[in-house]
Amino acid sequence: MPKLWNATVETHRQAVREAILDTAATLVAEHGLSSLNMSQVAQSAGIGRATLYKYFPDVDAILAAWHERQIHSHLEQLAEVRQHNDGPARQLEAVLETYALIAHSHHGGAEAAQLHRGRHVGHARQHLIDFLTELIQEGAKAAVFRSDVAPDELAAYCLHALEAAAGLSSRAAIARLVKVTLAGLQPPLPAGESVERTTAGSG
Amino acid sequence: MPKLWNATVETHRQAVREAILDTAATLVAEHGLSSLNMSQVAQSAGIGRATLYKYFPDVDAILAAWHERQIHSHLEQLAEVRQHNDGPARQLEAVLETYALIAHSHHGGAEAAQLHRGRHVGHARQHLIDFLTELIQEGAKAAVFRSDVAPDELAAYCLHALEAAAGLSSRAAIARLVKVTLAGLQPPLPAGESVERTTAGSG
DNA sequence: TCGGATAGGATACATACTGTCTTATAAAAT
DNA sequence: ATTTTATAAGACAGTATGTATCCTATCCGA
Repeated sequence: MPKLWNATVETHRQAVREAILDTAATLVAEHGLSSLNMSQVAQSAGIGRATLYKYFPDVDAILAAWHERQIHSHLEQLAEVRQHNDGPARQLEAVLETYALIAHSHHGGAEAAQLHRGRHVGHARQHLIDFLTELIQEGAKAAVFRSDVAPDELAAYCLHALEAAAGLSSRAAIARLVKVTLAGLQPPLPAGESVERTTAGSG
Repeated sequence: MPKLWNATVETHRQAVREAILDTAATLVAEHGLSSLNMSQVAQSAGIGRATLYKYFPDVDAILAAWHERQIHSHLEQLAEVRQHNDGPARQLEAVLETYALIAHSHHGGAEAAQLHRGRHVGHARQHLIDFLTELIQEGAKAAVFRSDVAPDELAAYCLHALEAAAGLSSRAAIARLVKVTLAGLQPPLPAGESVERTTAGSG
């Protein structure tokens, strides 16, 4: 797939690299994660096996690079979504919903992402956590989120909870998941103001 | 490791099977998931490679069986914990805390569990979901949990959220995670009764 | 336009894991 | 005692790995 000699050497190498990642992702989506091998990637990418070894030392490295690229792309999406909303509450809601949709749509590719968390302890995933942590901290300062739990713990909670989106089928179900997850971030009632509402009984 | 001819053939085969699973789990914990292979398992278990193939067709099957055994064991723990508590609210809290502790302690072996979710779509995991679903449904009927979201969706949410426990370090952090997760299950305030409490500000 | 540097393809090689099969031995079941 | 069953050990072909060599094609600077 990568045209020979795109222009300069550098851009060419980059193009080949990208093509390799795309190919690997496709193969994983088609034949599963465990059956991915260097020979197959090389053949599908239309390059020699030896050449492939000049780009990546092994399958793990390919998957790691692919995962890194994915996370980076998602981070950009999330950052943009954040910009388009005002206030920590709305921002977080929009960001979480977007993340849930991503988790849902990539539930095929998530297979690899899962793996990665196990292998490399996701140094890439940390960026996501950091991004959410900062957002939640803002909200905690503004008292729209709870402050009795550290922001980074809440961020990890969100990320994990929203991965349940991979197993959901409808868009509405994802919205509900986001709502429930957000409920976990609400400041707790200050003990004494317990839940006793006879005004509107629900189901 | 499995003593030759424990007594009857059946018990012997069972003992060997268990030994294989134990060996595999140990190897995964030591050398990682991807490097696990039939030859290694056979050698470490002290049985012939051909013999191993008479118990399991491939590495995946071993991991699947191991995972199944794990889940089964966890379910027993959770069921027992539930019995020792009264009322949906306390029961769920105890169950979730136990699950979080399990997720935390098995965060090494979780590597394999993760994999499995990808491979077999965890038919074993469904048992866990079912168990939680039923418990949550009880609570929803009693109006201690929200009923605007289906119990099975809430169950999936809980399971995913609590897996964040694997990345936590302290027992206290796990308790906080459980608290936050449970907060997501609370019945929503019936719109209008929004959060405005000047009584006790939380710094 | 020529030549060094770099990218690539093809191939060979030793190693390792796979899945199946065969042979021979020892214990269990009847 | 005889048959069934479980096992170890080894052979086998097929395949993936990681490395190395050889040769060609393109780019870039002189």
